[in-house]
Amino acid sequence: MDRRGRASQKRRRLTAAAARVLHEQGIERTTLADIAREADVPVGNVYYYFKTKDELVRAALAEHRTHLDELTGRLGESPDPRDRLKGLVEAWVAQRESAARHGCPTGTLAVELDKRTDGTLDAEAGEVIRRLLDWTAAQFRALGLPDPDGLALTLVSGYQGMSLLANALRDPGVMSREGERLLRWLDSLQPDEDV
Amino acid sequence: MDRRGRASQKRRRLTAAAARVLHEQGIERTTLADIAREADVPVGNVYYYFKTKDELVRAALAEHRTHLDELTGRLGESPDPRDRLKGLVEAWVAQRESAARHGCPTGTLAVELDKRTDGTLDAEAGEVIRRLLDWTAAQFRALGLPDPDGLALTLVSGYQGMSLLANALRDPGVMSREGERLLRWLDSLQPDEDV
Amino acid sequence: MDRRGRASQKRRRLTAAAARVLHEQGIERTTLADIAREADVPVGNVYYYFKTKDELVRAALAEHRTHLDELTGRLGESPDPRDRLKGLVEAWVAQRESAARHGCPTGTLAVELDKRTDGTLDAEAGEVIRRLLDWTAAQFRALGLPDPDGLALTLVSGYQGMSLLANALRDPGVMSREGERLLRWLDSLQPDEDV
Amino acid sequence: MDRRGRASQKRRRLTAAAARVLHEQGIERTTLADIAREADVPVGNVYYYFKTKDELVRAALAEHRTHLDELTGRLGESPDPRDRLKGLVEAWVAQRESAARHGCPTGTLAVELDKRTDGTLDAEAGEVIRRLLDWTAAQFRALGLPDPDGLALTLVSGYQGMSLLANALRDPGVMSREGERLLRWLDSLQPDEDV
DNA sequence: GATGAATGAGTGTTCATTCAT
DNA sequence: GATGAATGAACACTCATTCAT
Repeated sequence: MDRRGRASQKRRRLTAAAARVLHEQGIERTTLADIAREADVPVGNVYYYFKTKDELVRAALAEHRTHLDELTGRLGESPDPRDRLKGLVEAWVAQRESAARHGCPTGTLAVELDKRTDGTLDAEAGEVIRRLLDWTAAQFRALGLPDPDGLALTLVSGYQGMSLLANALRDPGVMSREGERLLRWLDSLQPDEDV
Repeated sequence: MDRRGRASQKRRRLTAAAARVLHEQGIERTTLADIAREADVPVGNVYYYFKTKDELVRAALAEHRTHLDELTGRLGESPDPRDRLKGLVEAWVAQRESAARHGCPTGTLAVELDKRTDGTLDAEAGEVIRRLLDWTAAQFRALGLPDPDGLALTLVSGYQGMSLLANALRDPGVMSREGERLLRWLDSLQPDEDV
Repeated sequence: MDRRGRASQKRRRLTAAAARVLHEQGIERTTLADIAREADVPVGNVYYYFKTKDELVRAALAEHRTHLDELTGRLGESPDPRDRLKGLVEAWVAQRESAARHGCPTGTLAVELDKRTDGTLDAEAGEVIRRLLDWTAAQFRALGLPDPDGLALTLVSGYQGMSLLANALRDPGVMSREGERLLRWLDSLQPDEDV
Repeated sequence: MDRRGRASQKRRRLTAAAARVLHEQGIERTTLADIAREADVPVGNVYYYFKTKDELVRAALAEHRTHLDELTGRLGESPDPRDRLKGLVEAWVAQRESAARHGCPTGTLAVELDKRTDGTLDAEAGEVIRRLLDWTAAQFRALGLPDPDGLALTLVSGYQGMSLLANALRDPGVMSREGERLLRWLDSLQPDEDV
């Protein structure tokens, strides 16, 4: 592999390590050395790829956004929007162990970033969540349901709530139980009907 | 006021300041000096009342638990358990501005504490949440509804989810919209009926 | 000695050490550890007295300003303004060894600070020099000489020039030779005469 | 252009950039990347031409020495040594804006280098200044004036002093005023007369 | 020769915690 | 009990220099 390839590979390794470690340990408790070690990159070299720790956080968020896009991309192959939404919920439940241990990656990053007063970064996690809201609303709209934005809010709020509870109670079962409820709720929705 | 009184007053000031500042800035971004300043107590004196920063976090959590107990105490004056639950939701919505800016105090503390690997403290936020779950489940049980624990999980999960979204999107309207939905949901619940 | 006394003594030790070390090694080549060691103060403790390195530089400049004020104070005891100015020149020459090794403290700090683009600090060395100019001009004025400000500029410029040359050539003799010239020049000045 | 030519062109670009940037920002505040960027040369490539940062400083000093030689060369075309010296002063005054912003290139480099304890480089700025002194003394000698070395010292010291003051006070007017004085002084000098 | 990438020692700064009075 | 002061172990970040191709 040539220099270029190796370089961007390192960048990718760092991004992946950042996404993982920041999710597990949180932003403030993660040192650059942690990420560097995880990516098997010398500390001093990190700064060749990312000028500040914040840029690494940004990269981690972008990584999570990419994961989201990949997921919605796969779900989009299903012809029925309702199946897509149910697939989304099933994907959430499938990650219940991770959720119980570390919460939703984007949600917990959002919580930490919202504690900041500086600025630049503190809205970026919200962006990823909004992207999820938008995709979800589009499915509800395709189903011909009234107030698709409100329904999306309810679904994503349900996800964040169950992730946080599963995490706080350290109980992946929360994800299963609430996931089941959401699936039943999705099945119950009919056009021309209220939520 | 005697020395004892003055001393416990300082303790109370510190506890209140910790609850407030830790909610607003998060644990990791809050220094002991921040809390001491807010409580108008000299930094060096903090350690007379709290041996470590973690003890201050513990005290802040106890403060939030007390707030919760006061709230459920007030709600308990209502004879109808359904009214109590609706009163709970209304209390959440009433704090929508605070939620949009800083999230749910206990929920965000739980997120931060769960990033820890040390131990002692990381389950304590979960305790407060479990206390809320227990009280909520008791009301559902009093209503004669099936699976009161599951219903409690759904209600509290709904609260945590809408708080996190309101915070991440910086939009208190999320609290109003989802709060309305939860009220309607509470009204719709009938014994012998499924969720 | 009580706490207060010891504390301000440390502050004074740090200020004196900063003035000395910054003069000898320059700002950029001096680490906080250098100053701390010289003052016999633990590094971490420095920040109790000075929040940033720049504040230490500021303190060092204030120290040099104080030295200047003490010198002009002593010179002011002489009744004849011309004697005061000659005393100033003699004081400069008396420090020829230091000047040859490290230059004029204020002048060399000014040179370093002027390389900065940040701002706050970069004019403060100029202030000290202006203070010297003002005092010098006052003496020329008291002598009834025309253009006292211009004469002051010439005298102080002569000082800075001979200090820089003595330093660059590592030759204290430059101070003696040019000092002699300045003394003769001061003697030659008569009211109603041009320079 | 062949490889040799391209190579030395890069070397020249680097040297010129070093002279400029080191004058403007000082040695310690200038990174190799700064110089490389200014010269439009990749950072890694710098080391092909200059083994260390110190060698770049050396090259910058040599550049300034060349500038000096070019200036004295041009001035040498004038038949009258006094005119040569007056031309020198006029050249200084012509650069008053640069002097007010960044001081005399050689003088400020000398100040920075004299703060060093390592050695090799710290006398080289003095060499350039001595070269100026030598040329100046030669002109005074050609005029048949007594103590030409002393007169040279006075003239160059005047230059360094007024440059430093102009820089510290950020006032190019200092250069004009003191330049005028030096011109008058040069005009006043007569063989067999004292300074 | 040329160059993007790698490296690690060093620097200013923060902060929880302890100490002396 | 109270408190200003002390302490040292981090941490983010910089940069001259080297390396591999």
